[in-house]
Amino acid sequence: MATQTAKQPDVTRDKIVDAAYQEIYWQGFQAASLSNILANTGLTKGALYHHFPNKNDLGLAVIEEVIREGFEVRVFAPLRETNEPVEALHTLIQSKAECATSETVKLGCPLNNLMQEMSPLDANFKRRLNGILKTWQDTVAMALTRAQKQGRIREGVDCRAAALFIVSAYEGCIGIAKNLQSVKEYRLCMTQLDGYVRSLEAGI
Amino acid sequence: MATQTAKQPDVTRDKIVDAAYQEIYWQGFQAASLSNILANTGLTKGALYHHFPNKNDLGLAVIEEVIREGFEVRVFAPLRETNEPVEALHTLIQSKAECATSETVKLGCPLNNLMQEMSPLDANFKRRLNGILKTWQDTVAMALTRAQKQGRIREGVDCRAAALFIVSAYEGCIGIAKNLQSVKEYRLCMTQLDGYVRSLEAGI
DNA sequence: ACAGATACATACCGATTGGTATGTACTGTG
DNA sequence: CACAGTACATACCAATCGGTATGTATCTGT
Repeated sequence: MATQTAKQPDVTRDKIVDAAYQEIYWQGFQAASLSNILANTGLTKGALYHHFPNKNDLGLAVIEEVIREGFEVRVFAPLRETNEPVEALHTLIQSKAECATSETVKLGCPLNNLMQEMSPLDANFKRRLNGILKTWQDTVAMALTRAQKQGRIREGVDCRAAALFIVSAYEGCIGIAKNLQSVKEYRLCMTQLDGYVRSLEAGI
Repeated sequence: MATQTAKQPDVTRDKIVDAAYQEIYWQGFQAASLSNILANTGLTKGALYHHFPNKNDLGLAVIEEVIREGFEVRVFAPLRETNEPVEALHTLIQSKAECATSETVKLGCPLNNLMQEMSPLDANFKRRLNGILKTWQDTVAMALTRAQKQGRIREGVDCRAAALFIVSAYEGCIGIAKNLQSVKEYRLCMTQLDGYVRSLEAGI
């Protein structure tokens, strides 16, 4: 029987990872306090250092199990599985703009936050974050290429370069909106990005 | 006469601000160590806390006296003073791409770095950084508006929205390049931004 | 030349950090 | 049911942080 005090190590581990994600999202990785994370879980350092050798590895686990997983479900899969890639791209941009809350705009993109903070400082962080970014860029590039073969994207468009710019501009939009802390400006900026994608399309 | 040990308080202050800028540029504000800053100047805490009441005010001085000043000279002034705003915009984007070094790409944009880190955490930082960002956006918007009156930018273009997107995309480009740590990808991305600006122009 | 203010240097402080050593309760297995 | 390994809790550590109190040159106005 599973009592309140029954030990469920994987559940405990997930609780730590989730709490760490929140703390890192709000404070950044370096400023993230292990004490705060543990306080929010009701656990102690014994639990933390049983599941993770150090703070860095906890951060890497957050990247793989929360951030990468989130992108996989909400961004990569929709773009890969559709057979109307142009519409999927527009839908993704527009839904991101519409679903934006004050918290989204205040805290920005968890991936971009960690990249900006940690990529120059730690090679392991850089490698993992780079992997997600590359996957993102590749996914958008392949969506554009498929659309190009359908005749929906103009012949002259360099799909990889366009994908790089779309990802960059997206992160730029949310980054600027994070400073302005304005949902309105964020949506205005994303509308411009949507317009850029439309400018790549053929025969309008 | 000015001996080696002559006291030049404004020189000392500038040395502290410059060293603080470097430390903050490399480590971020929160991770920036006052001990490191002082070690790089040869001064001690007595000097620091004589010129600044606390670490926050030192950071604000860096923003005003180094970052804002840098933007003023290298970005705002050229855009304001020219009477060929479209060319000035292209020149600015292209020169940024060409002049990029491995350090530029590794550490990114000092303004964006501080915005991403500090805007959600501290209202004073947010206000100052916001001021620079607004000035930037306004300057680009006015350049576009002037070009529009010259007939160089299409009638339908919303110059303020386009300016917001240009600034956002620029920060996005350098932010992504910072993660990729690749001058090549940075230039490719900036070329796309240059193409976006060209897409706003009339009668091609 | 003297006095007060300015410009620093030195030494120290409490708080917080990531990390460790040790102790204990629970759990799956033979 | 006993035993061993797992899953934590508790208590503690050195290092570093931003900040302060105090002491001492140097400069400046008179």
